[in-house]
Amino acid sequence: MGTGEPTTPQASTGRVNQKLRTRRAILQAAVELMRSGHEVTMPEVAKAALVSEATAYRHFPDLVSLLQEAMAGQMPSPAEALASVADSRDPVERVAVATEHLLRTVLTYQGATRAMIAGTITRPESADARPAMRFGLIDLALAPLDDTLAATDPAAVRQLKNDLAVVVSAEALFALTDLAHMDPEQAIVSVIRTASTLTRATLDAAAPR
Amino acid sequence: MGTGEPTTPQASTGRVNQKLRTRRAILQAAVELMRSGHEVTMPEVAKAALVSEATAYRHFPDLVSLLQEAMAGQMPSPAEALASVADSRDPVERVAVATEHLLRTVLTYQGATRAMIAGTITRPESADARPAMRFGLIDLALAPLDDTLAATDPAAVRQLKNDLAVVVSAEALFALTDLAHMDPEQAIVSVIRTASTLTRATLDAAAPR
DNA sequence: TCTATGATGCGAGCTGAGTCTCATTATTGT
DNA sequence: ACAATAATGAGACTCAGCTCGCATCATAGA
Repeated sequence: MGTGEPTTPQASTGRVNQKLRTRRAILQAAVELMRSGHEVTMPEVAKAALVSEATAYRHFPDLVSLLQEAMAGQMPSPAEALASVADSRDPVERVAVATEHLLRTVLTYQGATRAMIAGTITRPESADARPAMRFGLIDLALAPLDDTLAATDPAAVRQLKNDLAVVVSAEALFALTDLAHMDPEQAIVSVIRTASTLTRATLDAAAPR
Repeated sequence: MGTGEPTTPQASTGRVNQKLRTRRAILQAAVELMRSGHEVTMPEVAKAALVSEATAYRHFPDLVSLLQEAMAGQMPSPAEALASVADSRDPVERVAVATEHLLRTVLTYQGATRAMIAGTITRPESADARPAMRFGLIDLALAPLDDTLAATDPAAVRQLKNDLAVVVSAEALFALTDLAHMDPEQAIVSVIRTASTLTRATLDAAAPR
């Protein structure tokens, strides 16, 4: 760089296309491995993408980032996930749908999700590359509260979001399946109940019958 | 073996003392590393215990088992943990104390706890070597319900235990600190609230006012 | 005291996460 | 077409989790 802008209308520096192609190949390989149930490791992804491991690391700082981006690409937006309750203004119903959606996604990409948790739990710093899902869903599910409860008792809504951040999670699902030995379907039902209970409790506290 | 019982009153085979000594040395080294905040790895523990890494693995099948046993040895029993509310029959209060106790312990042994989670999350099979804490505390905290709610609505109590299994956990704490960027004290307060809300909601559902 | 055997130590090896360096390519502007 | 340079590939290296085999040493029991 330095002498002047490139003639091409494209992005600034150098070899953008090649870079993009490689990046996509890696992501796609990761996605395919994830969906096929395989456990996703850098060596495997690199091999599948016909790329050297070093190159994979050049595009993604670590496995977690790769997995995160790969999953993000597969996931519907919170809005799409909550499409079925787009018209509902009942937080309990919306939270239930959001929870089920999150948990089923986790179940589908269980291997990758476990790898992500394992990776981020030992390095809290790198955990920033991850939150999206949970919080996006929770916020949208609780959107109806914005001009109601949130106006009268913002602290209650904040606490509810914290409650749900704990419950609407892969960790919750795995706690029940791995530690309590529940089968996945039971576990999903249970977590949905928990999330509903919390949401309803908050509403009831605000408007006791 | 086979010709007859050994003359000594001690346990059956071979070199029991030496084995015990070594085992203890390893455990103690692990405990000290844990408490000093260091991250606990097999090489480190072995070095500190003046034992070869191979020997450490001879006594403990894997790092997780070692950590689990080391922590278990340091932890007060559920009864001791709930001593301050031994006389209370209020589930909400008892759950709150149990939750705080669990979370503070997790915070104290944060490094080891994170390592345990990372290790068990990728191998659900080996997760059995771990549950004790959470479930023991929850059961004891909810003991007052045994001859009340549990008699009239056992399903409600079962669900509550599932609710709490998700919330009264290291994972819950780390979700708030790592993902929601709360500081540990805030996070503890929040999780206690969540656990209280769930417990109270269950009680209220049983005896609506 | 002597010995059979169990407990250890040592070191090689394998896998995956990551990092680094250096030699090759491939791309792109001229 | 060609040169400048960015992107790759190859391979070495560190670290931790784990497994194995083999040599050694200590201990219990006769």
